[in-house]
Amino acid sequence: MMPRIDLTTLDDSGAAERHVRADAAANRALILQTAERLFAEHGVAAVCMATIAEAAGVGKGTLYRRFASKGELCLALLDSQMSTFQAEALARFRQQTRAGQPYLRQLGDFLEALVFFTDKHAPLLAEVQHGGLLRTETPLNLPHFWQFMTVSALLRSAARNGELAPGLDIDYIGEALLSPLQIDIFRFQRDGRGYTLERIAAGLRGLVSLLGEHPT
Amino acid sequence: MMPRIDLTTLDDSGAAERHVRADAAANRALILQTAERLFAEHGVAAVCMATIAEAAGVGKGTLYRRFASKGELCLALLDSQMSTFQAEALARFRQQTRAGQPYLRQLGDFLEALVFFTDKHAPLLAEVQHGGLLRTETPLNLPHFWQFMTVSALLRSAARNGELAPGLDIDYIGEALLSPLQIDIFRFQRDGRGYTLERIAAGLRGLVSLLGEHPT
DNA sequence: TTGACAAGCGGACTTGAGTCCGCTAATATC
DNA sequence: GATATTAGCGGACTCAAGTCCGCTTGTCAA
Repeated sequence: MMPRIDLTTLDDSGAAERHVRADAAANRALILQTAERLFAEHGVAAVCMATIAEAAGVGKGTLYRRFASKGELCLALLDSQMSTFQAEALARFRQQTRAGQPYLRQLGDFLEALVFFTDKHAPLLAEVQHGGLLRTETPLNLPHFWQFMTVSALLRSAARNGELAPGLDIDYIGEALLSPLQIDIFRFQRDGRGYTLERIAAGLRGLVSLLGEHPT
Repeated sequence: MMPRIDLTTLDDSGAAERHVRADAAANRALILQTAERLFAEHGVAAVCMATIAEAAGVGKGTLYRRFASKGELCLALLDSQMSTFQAEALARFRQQTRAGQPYLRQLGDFLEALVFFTDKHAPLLAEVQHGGLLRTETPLNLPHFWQFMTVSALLRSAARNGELAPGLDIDYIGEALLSPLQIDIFRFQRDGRGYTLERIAAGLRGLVSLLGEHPT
């Protein structure tokens, strides 16, 4: 029911992984380490690509050969955390389904978890998303992609299970529920409006619960 | 009930409008005309500030003195259209309220109109929003500001009128309903997903109508 | 081992946003 | 009408993202 999305596989753009030259792999790891350190020291936004290259002792061209943009570099740094998050979410789904939890409840929980994930990784996510939600060919929208797949799968399960009000555009609703988690909007709500994470999560849960309420 | 938001006044940052030097005003108009022409010819994204300055026959410094960023320039170009849109929306609200239309219906209509407005002015809105939803001090988030004021006023009216399900976080819902109209998300839905404007509008209407449905 | 060649590499270069600061000139006062 | 004051002006400059291209080197096949 829930498609397992292997981020790593998708990231390597599918099939033919030829010979990865040792120096290339070493540079990749070196760059990631260096970037992580610099980001931790000065903040993601304040560190420019040239600085990373210099600190890693490689040329700018090399840096850009490994990572086509700052967004891709940040995505690579997020990769393992995303996989973990995804695995935990899937495990929770299985357990909750076994326990007979409604799918809408699972969706609410997932969105809440996503709120905290988004908050925790906001700076990296900002770079990833500014690189482009559009540009569907780059891996940059992978986070949104799997979030959407998850949400819409849950919605479809809920519909199949008779939990949903009739006549809803499930795909649209999936996108709409995720919209407030787009980083610019999320940050605006968090920093500009001062909403707490709890309030944001509760708001999303509220919307989800409306999906289950049938017309009187 | 509906706060009238005067964009122009807000734009001029309030009170003391000293002497506007004639050359400054002339340059402002000249720049706006020039930008409008270049944008029409080559597209907003493809025209850079230096080109606008050169085409207008002014220095880059002058351009930036009139408009602190490309976003502000684009906002200025949108100004009259936004005022018109706003005035029409208010007129429609008055008429609909007189005709006894529920406020939630008015909200649906407003969001639908906003979908078409967003589509029509997507390129300019993109520049405005990339300039910053955050940075609450700049006028750049004026569009979002008045959209939010309008939506939340309608929601409050609906609540006062007993049209709303109980226990909703009205402010949060206002933001959430507007989120899918943030330009990056809107474009992704329109261009990436291929949703028609009608589908987007219908999706938003669907969400709005859920707000009115009470638990069984 | 060697040699061909694709992959990898580095850094100069381009592009565009936005800043700075010394010169100029519109306005208000005398 | 002269002059001081202060906004306005222009374009050189900075900063960061991302591109280009000629040199280098790891890898495979002979």
